[in-house]
This record gives sequence, C-alpha cells and structure tokens, in this order.
Amino acid sequence: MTSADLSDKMGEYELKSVRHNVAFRVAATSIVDAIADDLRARLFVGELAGGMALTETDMAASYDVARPTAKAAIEKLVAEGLLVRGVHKTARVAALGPESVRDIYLARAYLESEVLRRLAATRTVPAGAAQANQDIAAVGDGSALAVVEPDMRFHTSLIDAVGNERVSKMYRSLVSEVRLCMTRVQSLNLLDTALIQAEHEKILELIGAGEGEAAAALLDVHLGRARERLVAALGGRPGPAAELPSDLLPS
Amino acid sequence: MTSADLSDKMGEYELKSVRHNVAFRVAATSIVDAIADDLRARLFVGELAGGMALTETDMAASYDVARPTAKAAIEKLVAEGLLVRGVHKTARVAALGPESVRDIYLARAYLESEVLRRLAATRTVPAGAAQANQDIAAVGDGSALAVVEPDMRFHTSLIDAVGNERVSKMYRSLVSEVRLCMTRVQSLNLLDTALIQAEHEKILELIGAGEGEAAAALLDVHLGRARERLVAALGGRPGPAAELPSDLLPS
DNA sequence: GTTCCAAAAGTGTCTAACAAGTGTGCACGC
DNA sequence: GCGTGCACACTTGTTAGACACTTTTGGAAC
Repeated sequence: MTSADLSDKMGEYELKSVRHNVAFRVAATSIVDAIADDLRARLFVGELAGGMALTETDMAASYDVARPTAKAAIEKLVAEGLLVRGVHKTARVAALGPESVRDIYLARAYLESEVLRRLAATRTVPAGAAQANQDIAAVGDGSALAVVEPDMRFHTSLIDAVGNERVSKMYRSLVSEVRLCMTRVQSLNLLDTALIQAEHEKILELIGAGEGEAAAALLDVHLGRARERLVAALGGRPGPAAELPSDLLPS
Repeated sequence: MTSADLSDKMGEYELKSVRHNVAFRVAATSIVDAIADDLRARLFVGELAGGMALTETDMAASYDVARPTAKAAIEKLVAEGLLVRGVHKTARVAALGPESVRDIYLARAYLESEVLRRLAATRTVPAGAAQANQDIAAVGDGSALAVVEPDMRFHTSLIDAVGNERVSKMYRSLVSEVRLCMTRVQSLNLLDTALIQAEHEKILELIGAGEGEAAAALLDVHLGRARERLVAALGGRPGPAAELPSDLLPS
C-alpha cells in the first residue's frame, strides 16, 4: 500500500472527525481512534504482516497527521497487544506464533469457563448470545470469514451477561487478539461452521439447565480444538485437543 | 499540596530519568511513568480525594513538564481505572462507591477462583504465595497498612503461577483498584490480620490437596467478607457475606 | 426567577524543534 | 583479513507555543 492510498483512506476519517457532529458520528470520535481503528482493521485482514515495523514518522506521513497523533494510535495498539515495542524502539506487528495462540486461548478459557459456571448458577441464558448463534447458522457455508463477527458476539455476550463492568473490561483487553486468532482459524478453514454452532447451542442449553461444570467442560473442548488446530497450522506441535469428539459430529 | 511541593518531589524523578543509566534504574524509565507512579501513590494514600479534578494544565505546571507529558500520564491512570474522564472533559479521581467495590471484588473472584481450580488440578502451590503469607504473619498487628503489600503479593503470586502472560495482564488491569480497596479495608481496620493469614494458609492447603472446588469456595468467602464490610463502611447495604464464619475463627 | 448569550477555562490537535537512545556501516588498527 | 571502535543516520522522548473546538460558567436581558 502506498502513501497515496492511505491518504485517500484518511480522507473519510478527517471528515468524520472535523464534522463529527453531523451524520456519521457512529465512526471514531477522535483522529487517534480513527487511525487505531484503521490499523486494527488492516491487521485483521493480514495486510500488515507479523514483524513489520511501524515507525511513528511513517504512520504520521501516511495518515497525514502529526507525529504525536500517530504515536498515540500506536500506543493504543501496543496496549491491546496487537503491536509490540520496547523503549526507544520502533513498534512492530506482533507475530502470532504457536505459543501466543496457546496463551490467548487459555486466557480466554480462564475467564469464560468461570463465567459459564456463574451464569449456570442462576440459569441465565443471555438473549444476545442465542441471537448471535442464530446469526452464525444463517451465515451458512458462504464465506468462512463472515462467521467471525457473530462468533465474537456470542462470546462477548456471555461475558457481558454477568453484568460486571470490570470483567467486561478485562475480556476486552483480550478481544483484539482473540479476533485475530479467529480470523486465522476461519481463513484457513480449520473448523466446520455447523460444529461451532452446535457446540454453542449445547453450551447455552447446559447453562439453562444449571449444569455449569458441564458447560465449562464443553467450552474447554470447544476452545481447545480451535486452539490446537491453529497451533498446528502455525507450525507448532498440536496437542490431543485438536481431534474432533465424535459425540458432537454433525450428522 | 502546593505546586512547590510537587516540583520538589519531581526533582527525584528528573534525576532518575535523566541519569537513569547510573544507580537507580529500578525506578521509572520515562517521565510519564514517573508522574503516573507518583499520582498513583498519592491516590492510594488518599491525598487525592474522590471526585477531585485533575486538569492537564495543572498537572503539567505542578510537575513542571509539558502538557502532552501530563496528558499521557493522566491517560495511563484513566486506563487503569483510577481516574475517569469523558471526551473534552477534565479527568477526575474515580469515586470508590459501594457499587464499584462490589464490581471490583466480583471481577477478582471471577479470575482468581478459576485460577485456584486450575492450580489445584495440578496441585501447584506457588512458593511466592506461601512466602507472601508468611510475610503477612510477620507483620503482626503493627500497622494495618503494612499488610497491604504482602496481601497483594499473595494474590498476584497465585495469578502469575499459572504462567499465562495474558491472564497476568488481565489481572494487572485490575490491580490498582484492588489495591485501593485493600488500603481502605486496612485503614478502616475492617479485617483481622490473623484471619486473613489463616484463610490464605487454608487456601494453599486445599490447592496442595487438589481440592480446587473447596479452594474456590473459601476464596469466595474470603473476598466476600472483605467486600461486604467495605461496602458497609462506604454507606452501602452489606450482604450476608459480611459475617464471620465461626469455623475459621482464630482461637 | 428563568433563559440565553458571551467569555473563560480546558481539551484535542498541529507544527517545529531539540535531546537522547539504537543500530549500522565505515574506517582504522592489529 | 578481521575485529574494534567511532561517527552518522534513524527513530523515539519530550518540549514549547499555537489554534480550533467544546464545556462550563457567569452575567445580562427578559
């Protein structure tokens, strides 16, 4: 991508920012957010490969903003874990290696399995999660990447359902990386959409039945399979969780 | 506190920053971090009361730095949850009300109880946690505030023991607020040090015995009591968890 | 007393610049 | 020829001053 492309793209953001009391308030409210959002999107798409250097000066020039603005956007992504950087060193796109994938998925499991237990204790089945799962089913086998959005929504709905502001914040600190992993899983076609959807459904059922322990166990299977398959795809040695348990095979 | 006091205090940080290749590298590496650390310390001490406004200009003048530097420090504390601010509004010290306390302690419980379960599954008793608990015992009934540091260390040791980078990061996003709560609990003398220490000990025993469920349950009691007593002290209506279960009463 | 307008205070962003740290390549000496 | 050290380019950290815009506040008019 050339500077010109970036400048063109930035045009929209300038509009949103400068005239942000008009129509498209939905977008980012500040220039920093707009740049961070755009960089994030480009990271998900894979346009910015792992290890690539992102200097403040280049970003400032590309988006036609001052360096401090670019700096703030970069620092935001560093805080999200999508970029890494040391003191006085230029920010680089975080490489998604097998060990990172395991770390991310295990961290998810820690938080989500406990959430399932507590939701099951009160038999609370969040409506948003059920809706999200229906949306997954509606996507069908069209484009695998279209599953990412409702899949993310399913899991965040569960987290948000506990109604704890800080739990949601903690999960959000993970969300960017989770989404990155999911995008990879889907673009590599590592999972069957029907299986994802079926397991989600079962998890909701178990919550409704008050069986938190079983729901947490199923979640571990659900996440574990995705995790180990992605690990394998990235060149790591997959664990046994990569296999597909037959009792949930569709058909 | 006057501007002069702040400027004096800042002198130390300038030294640490400018000459940070000499002796005291341990301190903050950047000016922004130094200011953030100082503000954090003053928040814990209670010098900055809840609701107090912290304008960028004032901070810049107080610490004798440029406004962007002060801005960065403020944004850091906002990210930690110690300050709150809206767009175009001046940052204020987050008020620690009953609902915040419940939110914070419940979020802790979500993460920590799951960690206990997983540690118990492998019967992993972290050495750091045991050490921290001995340090609590050593403090005795001297000054209640001295318990805060080893108490924090006990809990962070447990979290870090799972060896998951992102789990530690998530917990760290909570740590400042947890410490703030703890400081209040101790300065109000809401808990007996011996009880804290005894329950910590029991939790470690249960982990070693592989009884994760029991450890998690005890943690809920442990945190629940502190939570509800602090809620009561802050003017909220305490739940039943504020009571002291007799089976763990010292003596 | 209420409402509206204008000034003041404060934040978001930019430009320009200097200081300090990191890394690279080249010259020099062995 | 090869390793060491130094100088230079690149990049980040921080500052100063400035302007645009927003929120708040105070007063004036009704």
